Amino acid sequence: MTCPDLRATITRSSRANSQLAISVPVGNPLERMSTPHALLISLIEKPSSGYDLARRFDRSIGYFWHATHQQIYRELGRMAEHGWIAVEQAAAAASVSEGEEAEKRNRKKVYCVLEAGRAELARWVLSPGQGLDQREEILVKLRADAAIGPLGLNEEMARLIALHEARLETYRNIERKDFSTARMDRAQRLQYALLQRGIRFEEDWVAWGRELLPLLTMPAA
Amino acid sequence: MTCPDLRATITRSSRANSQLAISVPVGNPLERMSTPHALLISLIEKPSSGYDLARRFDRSIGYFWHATHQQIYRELGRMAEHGWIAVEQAAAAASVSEGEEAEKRNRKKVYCVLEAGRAELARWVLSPGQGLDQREEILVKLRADAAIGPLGLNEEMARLIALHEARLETYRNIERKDFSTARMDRAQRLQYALLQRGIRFEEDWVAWGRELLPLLTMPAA
DNA sequence: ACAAGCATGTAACTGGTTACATGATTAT
DNA sequence: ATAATCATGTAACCAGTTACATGCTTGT
Repeated sequence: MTCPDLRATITRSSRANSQLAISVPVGNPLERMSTPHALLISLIEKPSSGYDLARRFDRSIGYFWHATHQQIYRELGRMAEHGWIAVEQAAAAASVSEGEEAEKRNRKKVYCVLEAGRAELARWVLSPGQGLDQREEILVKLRADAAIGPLGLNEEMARLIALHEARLETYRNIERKDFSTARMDRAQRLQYALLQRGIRFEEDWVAWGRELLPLLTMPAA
Repeated sequence: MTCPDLRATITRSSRANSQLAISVPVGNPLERMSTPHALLISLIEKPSSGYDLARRFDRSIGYFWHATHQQIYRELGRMAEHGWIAVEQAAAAASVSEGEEAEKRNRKKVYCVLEAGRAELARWVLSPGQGLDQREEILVKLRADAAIGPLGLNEEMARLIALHEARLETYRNIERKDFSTARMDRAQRLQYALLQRGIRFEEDWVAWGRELLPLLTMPAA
């Protein structure tokens, strides 16, 4: 256990409980909101401050589940309320243990996942999720282009292709750096599978976009 | 033009304007909210009531941009306020033109896109959108499984594979029914491209899921 | 007469986004 | 000194979801 010890961790869960008592009524709610759980994972991998978490998040889970720093701070607060995580005010310098000048809140807070948090994560993982949602704006735009004549979507499409190409490059770099080794344990193989999902998706997207592009150029005036 | 004529269409846009006057400040806002535009497309294809629209939506644009009926009613109201669409109270029977009993609001309202609506749609189509967002819950769950040991995700994964297979079947049926013809105009070719995007995505998803499945079964107790 | 489905909505809440604010630390 | 960036938040708003409500029409 790398966590700090946990005196005074079970704080106010009163509000959360009273909410639950009201809002559970109908059967099988099919829960949404994965954001806190995504954060739990990141925090299990490495206990961090909100700021730190936000930065790491962008370059790992953030690739398939984005969250802004405000969302992160809000969720950290809630999770602490639920007793899923514990906070530790990290002293900037390890000294000055009982001086009065330490009174000024030295700001950095390090969050760490508690047993209850792990349990919640494990519970959520096995709960049935939605699948097939997949909101893609460009698809709506293409449909609009089909409905009200050629509007010149080629530029926007080219822009998106470039974005997806860049993303693909990022993924391939991660692959080269982290997954070239022959022997991998289960966790590594799973993470590699996630990466491969991303790679294949982007490859496919780019190929599809390139095929489509000629259809989108406006007839010369 | 299949639309009814449009006396009294430019109604209250005052609230919308005053909001805009406040909320535009910083440069290049990168707009979200495609839902109203998706609805515009559906309404251009066929003027309908809210209820009708909700049903059609589920089986066309809804495949890549979902919206509930409450969302639809709300957006219809807003779009009418903006003068993008016109409402026509459809009389159930075409008779009883000036009887007093027609006073009870015969409920069905048919919405129809106005010029301003088409213009807005065209404007939106060319505005730069986000691209790469792609929130998939199962990917977060897999990452959690990598972090806190084998939790038995195989069942959930199998469920999702089945969902994606069903969706793929749906797409293939549409392909067989609507896109078997040799000669296609531009609109048809575009819509076919959208469908192909869906097909390829689902094919790839299912193949990936099947590959992954063995990694997810828990070691026998 | 009653049920199923048509048709339109209101209210309350949750989650995500944007803008704004503030103070501390580190590098030039 | 001053700028960058670390670090944490508040406030307001917008979009999406869920639950509830109501009245009409059509079929059995």
